[in-house]
Amino acid sequence: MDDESGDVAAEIFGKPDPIFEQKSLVDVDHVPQPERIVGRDDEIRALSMQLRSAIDGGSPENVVIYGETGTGKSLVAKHVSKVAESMAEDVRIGTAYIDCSDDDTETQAVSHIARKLNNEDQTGVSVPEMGLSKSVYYTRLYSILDELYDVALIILDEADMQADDGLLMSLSRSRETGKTDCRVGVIAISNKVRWAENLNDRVKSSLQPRELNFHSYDANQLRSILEHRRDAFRGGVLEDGVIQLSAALAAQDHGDARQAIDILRNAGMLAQQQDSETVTEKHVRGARREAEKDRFHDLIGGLTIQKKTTLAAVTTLHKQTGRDEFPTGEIYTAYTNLCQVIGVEPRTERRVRDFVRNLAFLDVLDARKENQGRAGGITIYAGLQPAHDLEIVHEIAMTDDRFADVDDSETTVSK
DNA sequence: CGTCCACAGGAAAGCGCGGGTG
DNA sequence: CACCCGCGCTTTCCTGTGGACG
Repeated sequence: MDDESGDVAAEIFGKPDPIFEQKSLVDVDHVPQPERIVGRDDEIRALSMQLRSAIDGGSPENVVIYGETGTGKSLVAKHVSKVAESMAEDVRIGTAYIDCSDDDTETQAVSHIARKLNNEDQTGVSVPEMGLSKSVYYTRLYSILDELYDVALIILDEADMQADDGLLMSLSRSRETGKTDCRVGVIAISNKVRWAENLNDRVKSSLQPRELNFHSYDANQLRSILEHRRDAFRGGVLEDGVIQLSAALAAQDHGDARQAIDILRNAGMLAQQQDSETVTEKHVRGARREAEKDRFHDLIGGLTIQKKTTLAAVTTLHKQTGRDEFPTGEIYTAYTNLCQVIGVEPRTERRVRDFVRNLAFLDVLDARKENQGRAGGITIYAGLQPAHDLEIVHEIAMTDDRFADVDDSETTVSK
């Protein structure tokens, strides 16, 4: 049997991929060629206008871009800044892209930006990943800017994930406070419309951002986005209507291009697994669920075990009681029970309240405050956002080795 | 209509980490 | 090398909140 399986493996590796011709075209992180950016001409034009003066050595405007996920915000920002960088002739333009959901504290973000812009051979400045104080990172960043660049474009993706506004404050005021001669332009990207409005007034006055709203893609635009990636597949493999259906399903949900591409890719992989020669509409429908899983995996897969356990507590309560929201007290008992089962030291109730708020901020949970009056006090009721599939979220929340042995029907979670 | 309950969430202090510095 | 420092996470403590109860 052993040698047989060796043959099977060799057989699969040796055969050309029957479905995909150039799979990277439908990879999540694939950055399309400029001519393949579809339906965002207005947005590209608008952003370019704001950054126009940069290539003459003037000050670029600060920009806040907001719009739903998968509407091409990061894509357009990266594209335009890259073009600006290459078009500038007498001006040294540096661009740094950071994802604030990875670097969610000010220090991490500054350190990352400094490292992106640095060239140690030229500056002689070293930027360690951690261990320095915030102010030292800023000092080093400013000397790098002075040394190497006339203009710096700093793209802060998921800018709302930054814990506070310190980073925006410092960057936007760096020139007026004389920290650097480099002209710093900030492009802050957020998928929360409220975030831009809630930016505190101090930040707003020094940032004075131009606001750019990216609207969702409609089904036609999604369709042409997918058409542009048809080459990922071998000729004739996609049945008629597959692209149209993928686009339609994604448009129904959020008008999210990433989701549309995910659906198409997963449909291909599904067809592959089933040894099918073509990708059918049936594969597409099956892929939608997988795409949804991927989305949640990105969203919550990287959370700490504590936050995952909190979420798992909520989903387990959902499954066992059938109700759709729960007071924090109930969530906390469920959480501590779950902690016990998986052998994790439970945090205090105060801390778990923070976890719940955090999950609500990520749009995974809905949270609602209610005053129960004399005997009840104020309580937060939290439940899964109705748009989300309970089974999927539950499954992803429990993706950690420590949950491996947990059988949710047997784990008593409520009193 | 004032009281009062019980939880929300801000403030501050403690702790461990992983670097830098002399 | 020993020592120090700031950060991020957590706990502890405590004030604020607002509708039901009497």
